[in-house]
Amino acid sequence: MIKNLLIVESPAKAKTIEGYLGSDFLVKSSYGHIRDLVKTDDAIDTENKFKQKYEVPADKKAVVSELKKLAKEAETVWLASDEDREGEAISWHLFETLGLKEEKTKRIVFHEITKPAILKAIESPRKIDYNLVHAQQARRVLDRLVGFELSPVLWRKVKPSLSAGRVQSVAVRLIVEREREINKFVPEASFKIVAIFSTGKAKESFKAELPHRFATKEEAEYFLRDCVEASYTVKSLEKKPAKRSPAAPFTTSTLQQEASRKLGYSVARTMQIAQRLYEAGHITYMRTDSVNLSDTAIEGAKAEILKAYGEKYHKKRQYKTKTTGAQEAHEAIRPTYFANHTIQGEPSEVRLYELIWKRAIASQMSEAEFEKTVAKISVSTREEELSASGEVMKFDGFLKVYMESVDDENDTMTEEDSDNTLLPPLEIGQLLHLSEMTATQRFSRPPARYTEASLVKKLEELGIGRPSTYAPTISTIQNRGYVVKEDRDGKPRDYKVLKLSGGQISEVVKSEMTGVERSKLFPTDIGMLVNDFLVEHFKGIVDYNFTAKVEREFDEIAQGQKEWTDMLEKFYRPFHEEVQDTLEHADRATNERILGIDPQTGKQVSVRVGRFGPLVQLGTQDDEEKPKFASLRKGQMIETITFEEAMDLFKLPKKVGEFEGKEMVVAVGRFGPYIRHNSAFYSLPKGLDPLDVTEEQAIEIIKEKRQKDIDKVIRVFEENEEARIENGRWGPFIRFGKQNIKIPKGTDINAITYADVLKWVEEDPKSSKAKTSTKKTTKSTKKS
DNA sequence: CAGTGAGCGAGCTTCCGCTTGACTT
Repeated sequence: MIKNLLIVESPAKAKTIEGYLGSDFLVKSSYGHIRDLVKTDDAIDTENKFKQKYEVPADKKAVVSELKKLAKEAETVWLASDEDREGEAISWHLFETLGLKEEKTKRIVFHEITKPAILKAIESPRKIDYNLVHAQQARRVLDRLVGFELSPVLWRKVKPSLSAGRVQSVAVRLIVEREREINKFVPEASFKIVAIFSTGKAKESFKAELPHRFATKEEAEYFLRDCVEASYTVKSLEKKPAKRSPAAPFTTSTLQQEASRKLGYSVARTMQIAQRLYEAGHITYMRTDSVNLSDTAIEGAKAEILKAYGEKYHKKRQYKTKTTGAQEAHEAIRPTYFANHTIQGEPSEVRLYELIWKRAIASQMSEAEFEKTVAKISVSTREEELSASGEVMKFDGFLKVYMESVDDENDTMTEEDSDNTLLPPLEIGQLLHLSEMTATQRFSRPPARYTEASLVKKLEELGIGRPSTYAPTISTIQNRGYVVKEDRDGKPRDYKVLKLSGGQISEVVKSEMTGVERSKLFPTDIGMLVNDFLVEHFKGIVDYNFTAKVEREFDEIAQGQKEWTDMLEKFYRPFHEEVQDTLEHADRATNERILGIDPQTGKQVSVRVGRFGPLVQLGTQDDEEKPKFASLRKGQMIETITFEEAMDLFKLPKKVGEFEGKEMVVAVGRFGPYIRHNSAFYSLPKGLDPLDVTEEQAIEIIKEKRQKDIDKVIRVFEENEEARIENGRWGPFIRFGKQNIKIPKGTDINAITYADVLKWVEEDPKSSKAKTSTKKTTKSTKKS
């Protein structure tokens, strides 16, 4: 017989709390929500006050039956899920599903997992807040209605298996619109003037810049000409102190951003590592929108700062969450024990922990102090003044442990930062000697493409999505094929540099790379197509302010100022009508573009999205002859492909010549361009255009591949030619016919016998499952 | 691994948020 059963959401939390409470308490976890709407279309009765039909999903059955049994035995059940909308709903679902009685059920909340906080919470229990529950139901029902009514419209009008939703569709829209901004961006060139001066003393040289740029090369050149005979004087000197403050401790979103910038982790990876740190007790909960630190944390950080750095490095700070719609059920992400500067674990865990530790510690440290010096330098022959600035750190403060990064909005710039450098001692009126002056052509840059993390940041700013859904949302839009995360090679671009040196002006043309991208999010043709369709027919749903608008209403429901079913009625009636109307009247969406007429055949050339993706088509269905089709290449898009590029696609597959009496054909497949020869495939090296491949090059590629295949074979077994040891990407492995088998760790490669191979083949898990898995794949290919 | 692109139309797909494993690559 248990006296008290206390239920929280997370098992790690349960374990901690159990230690704080006496033996009268049994602490268990619900593992999040225990019920959800049924998956079928009858989940919500829209004609009857949006009555919901819930079920316990299969993977939650065990938890629920255990909790049910324990609840029956307990004298009192304490529902201690989080204090936000979702947490209140979890308590309500537990109450309903476990069949709890009101008189023996108590609802409590706490904001930090400490003994006093929990004891205090137990002293002041309350009842389930039904206003908050209703707000959650409104949220849940709205999301289901939007998702499950919009998605089928896409199946009918675009392609099966697609999806749309309040959060994901806006995420895609952001990426599509950013791509279009980039596409239409025209870089503007200007000339930037940089001068290097010396004071006359050895080694005392520094850099100065003209604050504005010249629009044309001629203007820049005039300026340099005027400077040939000019003298330069320090006109003014200004020194002013500057301060920099530390950033707030991490939330889910800022952790994802910093881990992406500093460690290069994807948002999913960051969350997986953080989860392990949390479960090991190293950090507080990792899904939070709060920057708040508990009193114990603030004390803990203080103690550590005093011990490690001394009193002048400490400054107590309380942070306020500014994010709209933040629910603040948890603390900021911080180390559980500030005394642990690092931990034992995998390298990725250590690195993420140290990042979290530094950020949290820095947030309780003093400002860094600088002295900034700005010198204005007059040019005797011109009105304009050059400006030189230097910065000296007077006190490092929080920078001793942590420096926040900013998103790299860069494109081509490799300029050194003129700040953070020292100026030599200067005096007003001092004459300077010009060593060199350059006018460098620079180009304005288009808006930056989103990374996973910068997209999360943007979504958070718009109040769209929650800490627990950022990573899954990013995955969803990639899995649906709306967005791809890719690297792109840049293109070289020339720029001019004029240089004044030794009284002479010279001009050189240099080259830089532009448009290089690493791990950026690009929309696909399908992503653009679906977005355009949704924007055209469901403007209200994909509006950037839609979530903010309904969130305000959810808040009103939570405050008891609004009836939740009224809110849903007002939303759903017109929405459902739009859905019906679109199903009935909208055309099938293909984003077709007519590119022109092929002068040779007189047939129409068009691009559109087809059953297997984007394609270019020569001719129409009305023509006598069947139209010709070709798939677009990677990196080509319906929106931007030109007539010439489209026509090139029809030139493949193409014969390139003969080798060993068999013909060689170059073509482009799912995995890029290849050569087919004697029914074998040879991939083309990166950067080689399939249209340019010559017979000699093709033969060379085939020979190279054959040699590589020979080189990678370490051993062929005498007993069976099909059994061999080969060198693979991850070291040696056994190839047995078409099957690849791992070599057990620590095996001496030279000592492997054919009997060993047969034994491992037998043990290989794929051997037994081979039949079922091949069945599955053939089935799925038929489907698609 | 590397073709495809008409229509017939069974039966399937799909949302967001709260939590962890149990799986395979």
